[in-house]
Amino acid sequence: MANPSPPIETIRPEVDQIVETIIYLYTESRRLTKGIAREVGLTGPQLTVLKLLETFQDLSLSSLSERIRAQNSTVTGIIDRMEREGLVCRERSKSDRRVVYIKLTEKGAKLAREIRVEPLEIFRIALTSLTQADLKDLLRILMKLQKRVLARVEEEET
Amino acid sequence: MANPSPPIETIRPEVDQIVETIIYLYTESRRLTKGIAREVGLTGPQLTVLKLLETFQDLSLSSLSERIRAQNSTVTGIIDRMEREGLVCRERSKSDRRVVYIKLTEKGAKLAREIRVEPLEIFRIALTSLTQADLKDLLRILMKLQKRVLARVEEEET
DNA sequence: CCACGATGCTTCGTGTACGAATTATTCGCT
DNA sequence: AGCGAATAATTCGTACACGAAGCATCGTGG
Repeated sequence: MANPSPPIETIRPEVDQIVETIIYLYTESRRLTKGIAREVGLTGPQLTVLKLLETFQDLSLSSLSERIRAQNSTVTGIIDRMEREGLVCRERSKSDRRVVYIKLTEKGAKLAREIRVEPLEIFRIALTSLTQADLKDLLRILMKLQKRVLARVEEEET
Repeated sequence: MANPSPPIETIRPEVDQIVETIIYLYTESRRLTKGIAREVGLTGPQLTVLKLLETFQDLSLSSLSERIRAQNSTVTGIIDRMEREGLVCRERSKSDRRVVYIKLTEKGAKLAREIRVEPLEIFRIALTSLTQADLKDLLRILMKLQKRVLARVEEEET
């Protein structure tokens, strides 16, 4: 690995700009998802859940929270509100009565079919407009970055 | 621009993984910031505000919300709680009585000095460990991506 | 078989986060 | 001067989002 760490002052602007850009991309794509959701009377997270349930038929609350990277307590609230709107229903597992499965109701399934756009779709469309080479490079570098961060996180947890 | 858009199915996995990774990097670095903040009895956003005010001495509420990419109403709440804790104070501008400047109190300034780590620091450290070439490539591709998203956003607003 | 730790979900308290409505002030225009 | 649009901040209602505590259920070791 040649020239791994140049003095930090010289690359500070680049680093800051990269951080800025990633934050922009993340927040903007969330904002756009929210906009799509609003058109059908949903919130961002609710749209995400709806589309997930359309794909997987049913999911336990835990696996749902894992997929959307949120705590169980957060997802409980989201499901509460969606249940109130009649979009999903809870169903206790028969094999393990601690587990609750979340399913789409007819109304929920119908709504899910009406929405053509996936969450984060804009992000994905922008990505597919890159060249193959750029895509490969981007993925490679990001994975490298993720590895560094992961290492630091595990170090933290010691 | 050679080979700009290969069929979407072939690159779907790469695209999804890139999205996943960016989301991971964003959420993880926020989580880590939050952890640092907790150690001194602050929340993530409060730490960000504290460090910003340490750098700029004082900022109007609007410019503060612009910098942390949040709505005025959100920042009003954050400042309310920080004021309650005696970390900052509000001061009406004399030239324009609509404007409120936020300043650190003695207590706030002292706390800011005690915290060595910047928000998103881990992110930055990981970035500086990349090679110069990787950094340059990453920035170039991300900027391209941002341009595409921006175009789409402006198109939306028509 | 049964005590006990682990697991799955909910509840509660607090802190963002947003958008719409409100208030106070400023600025442009006539 | 003075009316009306624009701007700065706040208030309000709703929805995440998290962590700690609580409750029910499961699984295992003794």
